[in-house]
Order: sequence, then C-alpha cells, then structure tokens
Amino acid sequence: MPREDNSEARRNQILEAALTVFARAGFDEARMEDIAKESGVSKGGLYLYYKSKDALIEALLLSIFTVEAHGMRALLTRDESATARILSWTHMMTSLMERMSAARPVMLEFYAIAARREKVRKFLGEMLQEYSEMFAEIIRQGIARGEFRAVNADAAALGLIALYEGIALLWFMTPRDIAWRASSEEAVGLLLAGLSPH
Amino acid sequence: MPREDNSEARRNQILEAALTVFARAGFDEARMEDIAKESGVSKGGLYLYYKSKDALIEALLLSIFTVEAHGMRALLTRDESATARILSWTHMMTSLMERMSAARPVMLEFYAIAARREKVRKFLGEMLQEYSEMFAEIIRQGIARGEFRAVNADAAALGLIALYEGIALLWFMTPRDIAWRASSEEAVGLLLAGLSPH
Amino acid sequence: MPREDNSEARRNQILEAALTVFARAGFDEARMEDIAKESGVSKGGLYLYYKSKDALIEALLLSIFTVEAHGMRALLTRDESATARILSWTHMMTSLMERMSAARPVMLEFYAIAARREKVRKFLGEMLQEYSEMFAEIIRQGIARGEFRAVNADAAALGLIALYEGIALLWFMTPRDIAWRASSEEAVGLLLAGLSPH
Amino acid sequence: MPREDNSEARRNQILEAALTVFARAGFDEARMEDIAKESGVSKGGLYLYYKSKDALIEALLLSIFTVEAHGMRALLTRDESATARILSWTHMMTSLMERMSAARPVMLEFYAIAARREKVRKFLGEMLQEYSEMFAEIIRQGIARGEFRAVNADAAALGLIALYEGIALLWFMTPRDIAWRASSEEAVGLLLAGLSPH
DNA sequence: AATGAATGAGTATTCATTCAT
DNA sequence: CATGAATGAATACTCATTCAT
Repeated sequence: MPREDNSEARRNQILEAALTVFARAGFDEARMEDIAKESGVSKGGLYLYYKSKDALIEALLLSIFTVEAHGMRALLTRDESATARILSWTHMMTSLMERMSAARPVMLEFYAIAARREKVRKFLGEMLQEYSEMFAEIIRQGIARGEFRAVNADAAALGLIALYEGIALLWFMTPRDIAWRASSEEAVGLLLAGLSPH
Repeated sequence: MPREDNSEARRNQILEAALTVFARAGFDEARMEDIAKESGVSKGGLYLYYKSKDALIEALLLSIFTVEAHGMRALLTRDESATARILSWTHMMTSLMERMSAARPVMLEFYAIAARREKVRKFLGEMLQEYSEMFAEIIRQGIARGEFRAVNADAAALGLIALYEGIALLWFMTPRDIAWRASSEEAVGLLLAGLSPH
Repeated sequence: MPREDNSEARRNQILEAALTVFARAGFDEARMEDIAKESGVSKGGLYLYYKSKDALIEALLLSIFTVEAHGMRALLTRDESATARILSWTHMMTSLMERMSAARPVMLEFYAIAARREKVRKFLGEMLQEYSEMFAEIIRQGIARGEFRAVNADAAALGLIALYEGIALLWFMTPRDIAWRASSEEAVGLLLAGLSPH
Repeated sequence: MPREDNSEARRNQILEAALTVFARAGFDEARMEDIAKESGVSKGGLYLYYKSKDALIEALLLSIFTVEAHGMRALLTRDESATARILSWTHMMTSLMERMSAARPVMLEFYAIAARREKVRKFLGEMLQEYSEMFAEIIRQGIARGEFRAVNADAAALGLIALYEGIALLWFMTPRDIAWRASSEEAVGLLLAGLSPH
C-alpha cells in the first residue's frame, strides 16, 4: 500500500508553525531552525516543502490573505441591503482582527514584507482593487435603492476600505486597549451616515 | 561657540543621509557604510554620534514624527471652525504624504520598525493619543457650535485618524495611481457629512 | 541462477551511470540523486550496492584502470619486436584517450581523486610499477636483440611512461586542437630513435 | 603619518597561509577559518583581500604559475647551445618539483582545479603554448647549428614538455621513492639522443 | 574628533546517508 | 530487495561594531 500523501498536510503543518514563530519573533529574527522545531519537521525537511525562507514567507502571506479574501467575497455578494452588507463586513473585519491577535506584534511587518514582495504585492493590490469595485457596486446599488444619496461611489468605497485598514493599523500599532469593536462600528456608522440621504 | 552646535549639525547631517539611504534600500538592506558615504562622515564617525544602527533608526523615526507632530499641533489649535480645521488637517496630511513620496517603498517598513521599537511605539502611541484628544475636542467644539450633531466625539476622532492612516496605508501599498488628494478629501468629506446635523 | 549475477549487473549499471554523471559534472558537483536517476536505481538503492559516494568513486576508478591494465598487459606480452610492441602500445594509448574524450573535462579530477584515495593510489602505483617493469623487460629484450643500444632500461621505461602520461595531461589540459595522435607517435618515435644503436 | 600600506604584504601573507593549508588539506577540505588562523588574519579580514574562496584559489594558482613561468622564460632565452639550455631547463624543473614537495599530495588537485577555472586554464594554456614555441625555436636553432638532425621541431618540443609534465605527474602520483632527478635527466637524455644527428 | 582596517558572531542552505514502510 | 521522505552536519560570507592610530 502506498504511503498516503501527507505532503499537503505537511505543508500546512509547516505554514502554521511558521505563523507561530513569525508572530513571536518577526520575519527577520525567526530562524529556520525555530520553524523546524515548532513544526516537528527537521531543518532539511522544511526545504522539501518550501525551497527557501522567502518562499515560505510568501506562501504564508498568500495563504493568510487568500483565506481572508475568500470570506470577504462570499459576504459582500450576499443578497441584502447595502447598509446591512457593509455592517456585516465591518463585523467580519473586526472578528478577523481579533483572530489575528497573536500576530499583532508582527502584523505591520507582514504589511511591510507584503509590500516588498512583488508577487504578494500584486496579489494584495488585486485584492484591494476587487474590494474597491465590490464596494463601489454595493454603494451604487444603495444609491439606486434610495439608501444612499448620490455620492461618488468610487471615493466612498475607497473611504470605507481606508477606514477599515486605518482602524486595523491603529489596532496593530497601539497597545492601548480600546473598545475596538464598538469604535470601529461607530466610525463606519458615521461614514454611512455621511452617505444617507438626509 | 559651543561644541554642541557642530555636533548637532553633524547629527542632522547623518540623519538626512540615513533617510535617503533607508528610503532607497530599506532598513535591513541599508549598510552603515552606505550611510557613512552618503553623509560624508566616516564609518567609525557614525558611531561617535549614534551608538548603533538601531539608535540611528530610532532617532530618525522620532525626528520624522516629531516634525510631523509639531506641524499638526499648530494647525489643530488654530482659531477656526471645526470643519475648517479638519479640512486643513486633511490637506496637510496629503501634502506630507506627497513629500514622503521618495520613501514610499519603505514607508510600511517604517511603520513596522516603529511598532517593534518600544521607545518609538510609545512615542507614536502618545502622539496618536494626543491627536485623538485634540480631534475629540475639536469635534466637541463643533457640536457646541452646531456644526456637528451630537455624536460620540471620541469615536468620531478615532474614525478621522483611522481614515487618514488608512488612506496613507493604501497609498503606500498600491502602485496604482489614484488621484489620492481628491479621493482623500472626498472621503473625509463623507465623514464630515456624517457628522453634520442634517 | 545465483543472485550475484543480478547484483553484478546492477553494480555495473550503476558504475556506468556514475561515469556518465561524473564526466558531465565532476565528482564534487555530481549528486547521488543524479546518479540514481541516470542509473534508473533509487537513491536508497545505490547504497545497497555501494556503501558511500566515496566507495562508488573508488570502485569506478578501479574499474576504469583495471580495464585499461588488462588490455595493456595483453598487448605488451605479445610476441613481437620491442619496437613493434612499443608502437602498438602508443597506438592503444591514443585510442584510449580518444575513447575517454567525453570525460576530458574531469579527467584531471580523476587523477586528483585517485591520488588522494589510498586504495586507488596504491592500485595505480602498482599498475605503473608493473608497466615500468614490463617496459624495462621489453627494452632489455630489445637491447639483447640489437634493436636498442645498451641504455639504462629502467630509466628508458620511466621515460616512455612519463612521455605518454605527459601527452595525456596536456591533452586533458588544453582545449587547443592539436593533432594528438600524430604528435604522440612522433614524440615516441624520437625516444625510440634515442634508443636505437646509431 | 599615514599608516604604511600593508595591503600587498597582507595579500602575500594570506596567499602563503593558503598554500600551506591547501597543501595540507586540499582545496575542498580546507576551511576559510583554517586559512584565517594560519595567516593570523581574521576570517572577515580574508575577505578584505580576496572576495571569495574561489578568488583566493585563483590568485594562488596564478601566483605559483607566474613565478614558475618567469624563471623558465629567463632560462630558455639564455645564450647557450640548444642542448645546454634543455638540460638546464630539466634541472630547473626538477628543482621546482623538489621545492613544491610539501604540496605534493595536492599537486594533482591543483592541476584539476586549474583545468576547471577558465581564467587559470587560459593562463596555463598560454604558458604551455609559449613554452612550446620557445622549445621549438631552440630545437630549430639546434638543427641549424648541427646539434640536432632535421626533425619536426614542433613535435619534438611537445615531446619534451610532455616528458617533463609526465615525470612530474608520476612524481606527484607515486609515493615510491625513485631517484627522480637522475631518472628525469636520463629520460631527457634519451630524447636528446633521439634528436642527435647519428 | 576622525578614520577605516580588522574583527567574529550569526544563519540559510545543501546533500550524503538512513530507515520506516 | 527497493523506495524516497526525512535527517542534520557542516561552512562560506556579511556587516555592525571596535579600536589603534
């Protein structure tokens, strides 16, 4: 009987270990050896699945963002009012932030690395672009339905995304314990109010 | 003439060279040797003014944020309507972004490093905290004057700051050439609309 | 049929693959994996037949030199005039060089490795010693027959072997396209002339 | 007073240490650290003078062969009879071999490496070419003077060089203690006899 | 104060070899 | 016998920092 193919499992096992180690130490400080130990795979074994530390980082970032993107996309295309979808999205983003809590100390490093890796940046850029367009469409639908006044949908979409990213950034940057969930929702509420007809 | 003058001049000269080199190559890639050459000071000389590469990075970041903070503070305490001050601030932020244009590729790295250095993070946290309070105060004044409706001033302040930081983040992350100035102002405008009484 | 047949066949199959791979890449650069692929045996399988890369190299070198030695020995003991046998030998050596053509880039490496492995060096030393003695005997016979004048047979034998090895060395070392066959025969001819009575 | 420029001295100091270490352990086994210790320079210091292990090897080989070439050239252009110059050269080669005695175990490795490095091989090739031409010229002069009979001067030159290289090869390869000096001279003598008119 | 030659700690990666299946 | 996934030892090179001058 052929050994079952564990390679996908191994890759994920390594990816998870990498996330843990990177979250603890940052990309630069983390040694491949640490990841090996954390994953239970030998140092050499790592290279059976990822051909370099860089490749591992790239795979990790893509995996994180891909999961995120998948959820978002599903959410934003649901059949609800524009306002409801935007609020659901806010809610989901906040939850995501909470789930990424362990990685908070290196979250900015993630962005930084992401921005420096061509492949990841391209991916992120496309993702943001896609979001922009989805949001703009939602807002246009909202305008059509009379939920929103006739604003520039593209600018409004950009504002929404920026607002969320900004909240995430502040959250990652400040150790202050703000009631992030409430504040985020309130801030988004203000933008929505700015969109409303009266 | 006191020796410090000379010393202070040298420190700035080094800091400027460091910004140039870091902007070009990022913190990690940049070599002390490069900074030495760029500044016209010898490699050993660098260490007479900054005791380590880390210390130099720290000093640079503090200097950048201090300059920014100074300008902002002046602006926000001007004697104008709440709306006018917020719009002026938006304008200033956009200009700052444009001035930092050369450093765009490493701007996220700046944030990342900032977030990992206790001293810088503390400074940044305090700065953001100060801004939050100033904005909250401005908004409260706006509410008192009838410019704004009676929203939660703290949440609104957080929203404004987040919105700006988010725009900056997107700007740093995407090579896409958006009309950032116009879009930023429009997005802030939406938030302001959300604050207005009607 | 005894198991050894199979085993012997496999050993040769591996040896041939090893020669191909080593000739292509040199001993150092060649990976056991490459040899495995080339031979159609699995990486682990290699170790069933040769207990290490070094053992494989050793076996390969011994095999090459053994084949060579066998042919030479047969030739040199033929019943012909001294001159004829020496000329036949020259001819054979040149042919061998031409057959080893593919390995030319690593031929010197072969020598180098050979000289560093005790076992191979001993083998080579003995082979050269045997040749020396055979040649000395041939020359002594030539002297007895009046083909050669009464030179020091040992020195003459050494000279012949050195001359051939030297030609091989130059051939391996220079990409220059010399008419090696003709030059070799002419050079040996000069030595033979030096041996002749007048 | 500026520090005196030691850099040339340092380079030689490193080169000598490298020769010692390489002779002891071979190119592959030798670690940069060993060379550092042997030379009294730090590991990092090595890289101030040679940018890689390969560069160091190359420099060493070129230096060895350059010294050799210089001496040979001077010798071969002396104003003496063809026979005398060839015998002097034989004598010098034997002396060189004796001087290189310490490196004997890795001498073949030197050849092997030399043959694999484009730059060194080119250098060696040109050197051999130059020798060939010098020898051919000497032989032609010998023919003109009546020292030699009218042989093919190029083939004879090749034979002389091959003979010497072959002797060196045998010397490097066999631990046997032959009276190399006497044997070499006798072998060359035979070739010269082959050249003589009678 | 200033220099820049010298130092040496630190780490990703390769590949011969092993061994569970 | 055969496999190939897993192991881990081993090493060149960089660059922040020091210190003799």
